[in-house]
Amino acid sequence: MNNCIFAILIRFSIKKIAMKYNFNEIEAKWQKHWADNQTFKASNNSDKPKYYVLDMFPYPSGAGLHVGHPLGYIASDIYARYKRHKGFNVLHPMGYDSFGLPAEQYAIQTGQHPDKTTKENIARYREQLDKIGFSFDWSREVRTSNSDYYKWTQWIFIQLFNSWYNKDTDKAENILTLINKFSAEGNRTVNAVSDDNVDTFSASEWNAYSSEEQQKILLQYRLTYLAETEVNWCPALGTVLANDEIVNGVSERGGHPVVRKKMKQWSMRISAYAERLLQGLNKLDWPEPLKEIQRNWIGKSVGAEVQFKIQNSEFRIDVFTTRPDTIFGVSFMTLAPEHELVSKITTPEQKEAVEAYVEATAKRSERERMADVKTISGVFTGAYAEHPFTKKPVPIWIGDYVLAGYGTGAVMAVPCGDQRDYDFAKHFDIEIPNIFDGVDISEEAFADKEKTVIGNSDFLNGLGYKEATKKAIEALEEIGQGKGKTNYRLRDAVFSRQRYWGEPFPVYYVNGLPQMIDAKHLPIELPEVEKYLPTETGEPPLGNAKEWYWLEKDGVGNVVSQQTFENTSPMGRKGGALELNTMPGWAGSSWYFNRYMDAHNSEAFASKEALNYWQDVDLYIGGSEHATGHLLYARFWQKFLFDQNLLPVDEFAKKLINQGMILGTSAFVYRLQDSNTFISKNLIGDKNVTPIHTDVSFVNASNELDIEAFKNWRPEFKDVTFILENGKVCNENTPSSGGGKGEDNRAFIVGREVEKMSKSKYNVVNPDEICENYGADTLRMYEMFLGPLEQAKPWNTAGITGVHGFLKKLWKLYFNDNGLKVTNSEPSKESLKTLHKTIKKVEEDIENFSFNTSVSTFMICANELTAQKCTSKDILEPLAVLISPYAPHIAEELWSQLGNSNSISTADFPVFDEKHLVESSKTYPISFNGKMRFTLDLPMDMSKEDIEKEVMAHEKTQAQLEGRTPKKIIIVPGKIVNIVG
RNA sequence: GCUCGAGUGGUGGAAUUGGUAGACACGCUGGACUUAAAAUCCAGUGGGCAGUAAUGUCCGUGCGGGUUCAAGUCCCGCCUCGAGUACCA
Repeated sequence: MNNCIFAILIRFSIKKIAMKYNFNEIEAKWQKHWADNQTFKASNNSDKPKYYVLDMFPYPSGAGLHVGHPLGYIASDIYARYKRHKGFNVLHPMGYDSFGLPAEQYAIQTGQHPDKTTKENIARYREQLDKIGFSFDWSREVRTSNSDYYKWTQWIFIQLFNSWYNKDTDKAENILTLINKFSAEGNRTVNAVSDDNVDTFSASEWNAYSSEEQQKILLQYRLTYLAETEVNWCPALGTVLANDEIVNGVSERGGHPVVRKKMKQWSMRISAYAERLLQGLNKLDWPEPLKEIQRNWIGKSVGAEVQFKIQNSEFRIDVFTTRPDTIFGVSFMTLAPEHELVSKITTPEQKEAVEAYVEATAKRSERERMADVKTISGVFTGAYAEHPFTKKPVPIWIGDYVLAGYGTGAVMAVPCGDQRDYDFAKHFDIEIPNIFDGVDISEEAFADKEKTVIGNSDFLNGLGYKEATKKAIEALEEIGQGKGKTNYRLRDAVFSRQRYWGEPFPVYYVNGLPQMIDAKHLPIELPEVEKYLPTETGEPPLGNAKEWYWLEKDGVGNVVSQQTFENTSPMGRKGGALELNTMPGWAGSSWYFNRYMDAHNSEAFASKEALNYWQDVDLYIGGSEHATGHLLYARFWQKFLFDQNLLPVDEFAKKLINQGMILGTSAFVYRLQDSNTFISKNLIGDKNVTPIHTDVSFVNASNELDIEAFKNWRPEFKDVTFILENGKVCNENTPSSGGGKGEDNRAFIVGREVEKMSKSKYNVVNPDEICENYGADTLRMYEMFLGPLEQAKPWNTAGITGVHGFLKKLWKLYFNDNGLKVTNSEPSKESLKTLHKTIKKVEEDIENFSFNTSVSTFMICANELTAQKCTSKDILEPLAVLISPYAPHIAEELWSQLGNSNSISTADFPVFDEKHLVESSKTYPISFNGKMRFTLDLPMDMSKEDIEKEVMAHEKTQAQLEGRTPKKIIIVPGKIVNIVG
């Protein structure tokens, strides 16, 4: 356009622009104002009641924020702002879970330090977050990769190392109390959670042990311990993974294969807390499905441990069973192929077959074993156990349906009562004795506990499941071959990662034994390395560090090179090689919510005062994918720190809400088999095509592809041919022009599919563009308008104009072309009614986290006030407050234009007054046989009798009845009239 | 297989303790303004049948039953989809 005309146009409309809803200007202005004035800074000293609203902090990935991330943040922000209006001192912080694999993978590829890329990513995240207008208290920001933060992660690790779990007091205690017990009484009387095979010793034996021997024993009790364990090793990532980081036998990140491997690793004795983690769920206001996932993960089962003697052998087999009542139904036993007794008890005749089977099983990956559940396989060991009661021989088999990792890795097989045992017995033609009265087991096992009546079982005959179980356990205890036992599926969590970008352990080694560095020397900072890959000898990346030795002398501690360490005189020298592993991703996220309470404390992870004031999270919003990871580990650490009297509460989040995932709507173009030709979607028919993802930004709302943009996207698409919707061919000679309908449709149509939003699927939509085009307030309201918070939904901008239009309409309630049109006039009854029903509904909605319905309520309110031509300040000012949690920028602007100088966030929430909603009349629906036929306005206080008279006298009633006499007339005053007949 | 959750117009979704199904919005259709477009505003919009029309009437919340004066909502039995979990002894 000509510059001159443009200038004239600008001048001409300058006045109008001033009164227009200029969201970009308004939003930038208030975002700056909030930041400059630290409007949302929370104080740790306040007379107001506290309220802590927390979001799951993000991992700052290189892709930036997409529209799915802010969904939960917007909801929590609305709630936080609402609570401020309601007079609470609100803590609403944000930070970054900034250690993690992607930054490191990127570092490996590019050589850039993960710290650098992480900081860049955080800067981008912050910029994007700021544009959405969140009321975060940024003065409390935490980053798990900052040493002033991970200093305290290391500190907590040391506390765990220095603790053991006392089952008598049912809490974690300092390791010193255990040492005292050992030196006074040995370990026989100690009731602790420990490794499985701890040898017993007396006090004098303990006292005679060398320091090293004592250290080794203590490691079997510590809440974090170093042990040779079978771990999930992921060769592609070069690290071990925790159980929750593996999905369907492959790594959660990247989908790489995982194999079992024995390695010396740090582990967390989370199993000590299994029962408390389970019981704690009952008092939490968390989504039931999420609690159910945690319950399954903890996997409590009550039963008994039974010992079976092996004939002609010194060994015995311990099994765990939930059905000790069926013990007389045992006709064989099965060991996991990995069971340590397998090689010891196999008879020479069976040796070959057993070894072949064990080897074959070991070769199969976890994934194959899981995928192939149907096939029954196993081998007889040749050995026999002895039934504890009947003393009959029980053949011992091995089979891969028994898992080494659960229970004792061995089962007493009761084929009549367990389908897997039944199938195994049928397959190998093993006897299936029936020990149930009145049950046919010729086709399948009978596993119904409730209907069980035991028979054919000596002293258990005639008993039900409960009584028989009790009696069986008593009998086993009497003969010393078993006891009642509760088993948990929850395993101790591996805590070492063979990676660079994580918290270093505050640990060095002397003679292979781990030593904690004194807390006063923390943090132990990550060393610089030249390469982020494992060393040539297969050590983790920290093995590349030139200086990675701990040296302590004369009270001064330093990280030095091996050379410096060795050149230092051993006199009074402490230290040694530092731990080469780093901590896993969940270390930093297991306690960050406590750090926010006092984020800059250098004396403690948070002060007692701050912890006692804020206590716990009142509302936590985040995804359900963290059910078995973060949310379980964080509860574990919370309980541990609580046991240490370091925290006032043993659950960190009272209420939790899972926001549903926003899915992407991927776009596909279809390439004809073995060609360089793409065909428009509706022409595919039965042709053989390959769908290829295309970037959603090349596709419009009508699913038409921007062919030029697609061609320029990647070199291999430069010269491709398109067959358009009208069947015509489009290549470089005959370019397309798009558009048209029906036969004349010159567009190229893509296919759509809803998938997870991800960079690799080219379906990511960033919030920036929406903020730019419609404003943050529109984005906030639109994301809420999409549907219920907990529900997953595909992203689709189709309706965004509706929300944006609403905000313009709202603006017009306050402004016309000449400026502010709000007056001090007395509000009309209708307007008061509109306002107060809006207050009521919005308040209820926020309390119920039903944000989508509030948005509709605001739309109705604006529609009604517009129709009423309302200009009264008494209505419009409270309305601005009402909407400010949802659309804070426009609300601040309106508030300030109305003459207020403080921030709207300090305003009180409007108070609902019932009196404005009281109606003198009610529009009654008049139904006949339950079908509404017409409505009738009648006074609210009219009696049933009078209503009946009025309704019966109505001409439409007579028309409906056509002369019949009603059998019955139902009248619910204030609700409905129903005439039956 | 098991455990949860959900099925409502062309679309996203509303609907209090059972009480006017489809609020609100998108889309679509028609109209106003405009040289035109955008923006804005107004009207209509679940389906069928009858009527020029006002209107009337029947059918409608996954399917089949049931309870009730009245069912999207409660009960029983199925179907479909989604999520989680998967040899846990």
